Amino acid sequence: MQDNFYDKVFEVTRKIPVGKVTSYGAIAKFLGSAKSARMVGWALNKSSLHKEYVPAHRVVNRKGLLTGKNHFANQNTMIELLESEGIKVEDNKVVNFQEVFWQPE
DNA sequence: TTAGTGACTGTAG
DNA sequence: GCTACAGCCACTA
Repeated sequence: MQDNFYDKVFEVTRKIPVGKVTSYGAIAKFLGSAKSARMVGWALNKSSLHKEYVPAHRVVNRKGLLTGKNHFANQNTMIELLESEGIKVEDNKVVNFQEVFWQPE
């Protein structure tokens, strides 16, 4: 297990400001595009096993769709967390996605 | 080892 | 705008 990749994904995810979201591809690209966006999603899937809390709900696909909500214990939790942070969610997707989009730097 | 799968994305029609 | 296909790499059985 190479925690290096996962650790980076978790680190970037934790750096996402409140009220902002990002995409799997953005993270993958930030890590050097050495890995595919699917690996980012896979890493986040393992985020529950991570020792520290990872706001995986702030990571969505490029369309702003909450594709990962199905992997949460309660699918409604992801929406509530986003809305509590000021992100509008409608029909399992982020409203004004481009405005709240945040890219790692 | 090989094959199947996945929280994705870009390109083509 | 949407649908379909291919590429992507790590993990599990």
